[in-house]
Amino acid sequence: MKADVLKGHLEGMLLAVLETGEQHGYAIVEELKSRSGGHIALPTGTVYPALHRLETAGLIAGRWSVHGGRRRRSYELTRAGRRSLSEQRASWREFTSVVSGVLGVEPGWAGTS
Amino acid sequence: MKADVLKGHLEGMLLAVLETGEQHGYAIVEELKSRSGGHIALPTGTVYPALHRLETAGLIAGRWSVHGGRRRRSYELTRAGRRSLSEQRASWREFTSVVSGVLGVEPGWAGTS
DNA sequence: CCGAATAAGTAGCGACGCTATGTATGGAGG
DNA sequence: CCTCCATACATAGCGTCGCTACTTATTCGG
Repeated sequence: MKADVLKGHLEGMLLAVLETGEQHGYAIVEELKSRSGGHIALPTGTVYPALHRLETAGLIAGRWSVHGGRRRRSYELTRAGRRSLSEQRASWREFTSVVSGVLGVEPGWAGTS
Repeated sequence: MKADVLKGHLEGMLLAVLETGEQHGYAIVEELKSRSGGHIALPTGTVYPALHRLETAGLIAGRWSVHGGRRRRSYELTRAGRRSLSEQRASWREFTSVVSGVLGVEPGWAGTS
């Protein structure tokens, strides 16, 4: 998948991954990989700063822990994060519907993939 | 619609608008507005540079003309542009399908909007 | 005559995903 | 034992590109 098509949609996906429960950054990367069938393989240099932004914005809350001698920072959704996620889902639907209309394309979920 | 969600998807839409026939920049802006039900109202400072990029990339070909005393630059798709458009449609389908999967969202055309 | 619509353009900003690199630990294999 | 890979987090700096703001012209309606 081309680089910057993700622009503006990454944070929503991070929130979506965290919706199912607390996870740490490295695990989120793996989870994204598997949920996307390998299509979304993000470098850690993309994900960690994004998580910091989300935390600063108050959409996720992080805490340090140690597992097998390695430190982890685990994040969970805040109430604001949950709200933001549902807003982003709505605007994703609008966005895809509008752009698909202009492109003259039938939805990707339909049959393709 | 939020600003940079368009990132990486604008040029495909411009190509799609030009697919139906030669048009000049200003008209493309109006056409995009109407095709998107007013959701995509681009400032000219976005569109003209984008058209220049597309022309430099050889995806569209422009020529000057004069209508009612005003100069216009009209663009039409090149063969490469047509090819690129169909590629971008394919990758749009893939992109929406993958991201929707991760977000856990049903298609926007379905019921919403 | 003046302002809106038509028509095209550029300069500069900011957001953000990327590459590249650095740090550190644990476990597996030779 | 030592090296390499997986795990785990982080930051610096780049490049792209849509945006704001502004400029230049012409035509037309009031």
